Amino acid sequence: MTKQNYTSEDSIKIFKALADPIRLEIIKYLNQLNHEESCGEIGQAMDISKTSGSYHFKILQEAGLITVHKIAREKYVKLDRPTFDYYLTHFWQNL
Amino acid sequence: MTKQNYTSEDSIKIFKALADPIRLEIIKYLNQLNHEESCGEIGQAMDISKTSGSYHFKILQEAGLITVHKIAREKYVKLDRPTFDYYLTHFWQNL
DNA sequence: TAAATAGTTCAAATATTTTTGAACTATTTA
DNA sequence: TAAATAGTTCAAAAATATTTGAACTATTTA
Repeated sequence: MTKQNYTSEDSIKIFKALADPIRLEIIKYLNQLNHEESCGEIGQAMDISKTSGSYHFKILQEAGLITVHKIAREKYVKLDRPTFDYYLTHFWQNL
Repeated sequence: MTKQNYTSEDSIKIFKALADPIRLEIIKYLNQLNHEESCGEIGQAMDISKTSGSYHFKILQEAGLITVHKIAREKYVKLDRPTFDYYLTHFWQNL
């Protein structure tokens, strides 16, 4: 279930998460995908180090923009579409 | 006329502009206003220095989130609602 | 014309974000 | 069990963003 009633702090966390070229690339990449993909695969597609990937995925997750699903030693990641949908339709209410 | 076809760089500029507590306060303040107000008045309402105001208004304007209208020595500012409307309805296309 | 007001610009100081590489944990494969 | 793989954590370095105050321009008011 998607979170309702965001605070301004939540909003800022979301905007900060979106306000970086690597993270926006990740978002765009995940958007045109319709399955889960591992952090490693995505990191390779973005051509970033695994440390950098780890950092950026954490920020995206903490903003609620992706969901993460660990299987054994791999972490699979996909867009949290309900967050985007909710946020885009309740933008002014949530600021 | 509102800009169509944003690049990823434009998007990042917009997200960065929104990703700051003072600027988000300004946006919220302007949103519940329906007339133009001067930078000075807004700055006072936000309790920030005029230098800081000048800096933040510039970032908001360069992101296309506000429009500015100079009368004599004062600058009047209001939300650029078409930008918000367009962006919120074309979010995925514009990333 | 002098003083006051609205806002800008600049450079320095401060704060925050991002990158980097090495060392680490947990899991899988040989 | 040893080696390899996926990802995390940490602290230092580098890059960016924000704040500050002083000096500035342009306009208005006394």
